[in-house]
Amino acid sequence: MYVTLLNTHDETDELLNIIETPRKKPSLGSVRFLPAGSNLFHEGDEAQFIYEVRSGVLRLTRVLENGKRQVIAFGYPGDFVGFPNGTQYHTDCDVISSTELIAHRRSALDMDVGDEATRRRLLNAALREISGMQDHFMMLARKSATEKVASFLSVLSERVGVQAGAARKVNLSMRRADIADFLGLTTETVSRTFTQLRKAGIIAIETAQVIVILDQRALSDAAETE
Amino acid sequence: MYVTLLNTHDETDELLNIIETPRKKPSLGSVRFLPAGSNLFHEGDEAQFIYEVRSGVLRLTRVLENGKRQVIAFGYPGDFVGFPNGTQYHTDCDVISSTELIAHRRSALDMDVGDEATRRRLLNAALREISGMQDHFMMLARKSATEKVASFLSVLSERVGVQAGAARKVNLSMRRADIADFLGLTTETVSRTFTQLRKAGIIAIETAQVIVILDQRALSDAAETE
DNA sequence: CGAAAAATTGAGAAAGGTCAACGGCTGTGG
DNA sequence: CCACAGCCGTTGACCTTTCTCAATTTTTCG
Repeated sequence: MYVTLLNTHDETDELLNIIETPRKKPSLGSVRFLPAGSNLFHEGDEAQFIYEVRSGVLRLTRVLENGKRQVIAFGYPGDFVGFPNGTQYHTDCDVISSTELIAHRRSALDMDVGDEATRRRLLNAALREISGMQDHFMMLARKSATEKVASFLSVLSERVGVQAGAARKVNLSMRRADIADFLGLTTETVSRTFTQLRKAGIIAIETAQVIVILDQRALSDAAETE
Repeated sequence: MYVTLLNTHDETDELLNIIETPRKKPSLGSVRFLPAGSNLFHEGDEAQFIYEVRSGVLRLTRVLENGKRQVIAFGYPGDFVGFPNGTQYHTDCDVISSTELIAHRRSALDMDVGDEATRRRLLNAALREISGMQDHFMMLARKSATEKVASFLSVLSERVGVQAGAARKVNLSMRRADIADFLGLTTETVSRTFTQLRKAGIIAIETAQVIVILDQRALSDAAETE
């Protein structure tokens, strides 16, 4: 399994969640709703909150001086976004599809104020993020275009795909350009690779955003060195 | 400034260090010495310690099923290595040049035991690592071979270079293959790029490991989009 | 000193990028 | 309700960069 998009929440989280909720002050930050296309924060903004995604999709990006853009990660339900560097955010964060978020105060992470369970959850999410980013390194540096796209679809299928008979349906939400900037490719190459996987009978393209994975096995084979 | 090799320690660290040392139990983990070529830990090992590099150079690597290797980071003095995912390390860590380390118990990070200052230092190091890895993404995905190598030398020059008249001397310690696996290139391309920078009069190659940076300005120009 | 490993260099091949054209879907305004 | 503008995605032709394979030189180390 490759391409950690962000932190896949694990059982520990669930457990802590259950334990946490019935306790005194839940100290769960406030809930927020944001529409597609809106911005959650910009690089350099004072990092007041760390957000936990409940629904929708977020996109974390950084921009190089020369204008080239890198999508650092996508934030899906269960992910945390907005870990600060010092007191500032170090990416932009935009809403790809309308989202429900829980805003945790940054201080919940680096102070002993607030409840211990939340602090642990945030810390573990940060550590998982480090691990996930390392997987992403392998992808960016050592995989071919086909392997990258297949890995991407494979992970997305597992995380947000819904079963549709023998196949699995995935709503990508984001555009080709976002996928390209995430995988370190061009939109043209992403598009060509989708076509190639379609012609191989591995996927079907229902709409540009909705991909049907016909042969999961073949897809994950293509994700590894082929 | 690009290519964070790992966490560049900032003033806050220094401050905390000073504050911390004279306090009751310093709770500084034990000091360890390891020779070049030795192994500190393997991927999957139980993560008992987080190490703080005092001297020498470490190399963090992961291996893909197909045998391809990715160097995740190099650990130079001031860096922290060994942040766990759950209870395990998620990379191999080898000693490139003999090193002095401080071993902090993992519990110093995720428990409230131990002193607060150490916990904060470790947490901040973890957050800086996330930020630094994001820079590395840009490098792997969006830079040409020349830009990668120039960025790499530029950062190394700042962090571990020593002034030598108008020039700056950098001891790389690691081999071309390590640099290649860090930058997502082949050893041949790294070698060719060194030659190209040498012929341009930007660097001199004293030995394969010792690089003299003759024109820092030209080097950092080459590191950005040229 | 000699063997083995590492680094360099060259020639050819392949992958992906660039530039350009085209098709299709969407939303808006007449 | 239709027409059209504009964005997005797809496809093609060509080009650049980097990889691959191979040969050679240099360094390291026993």
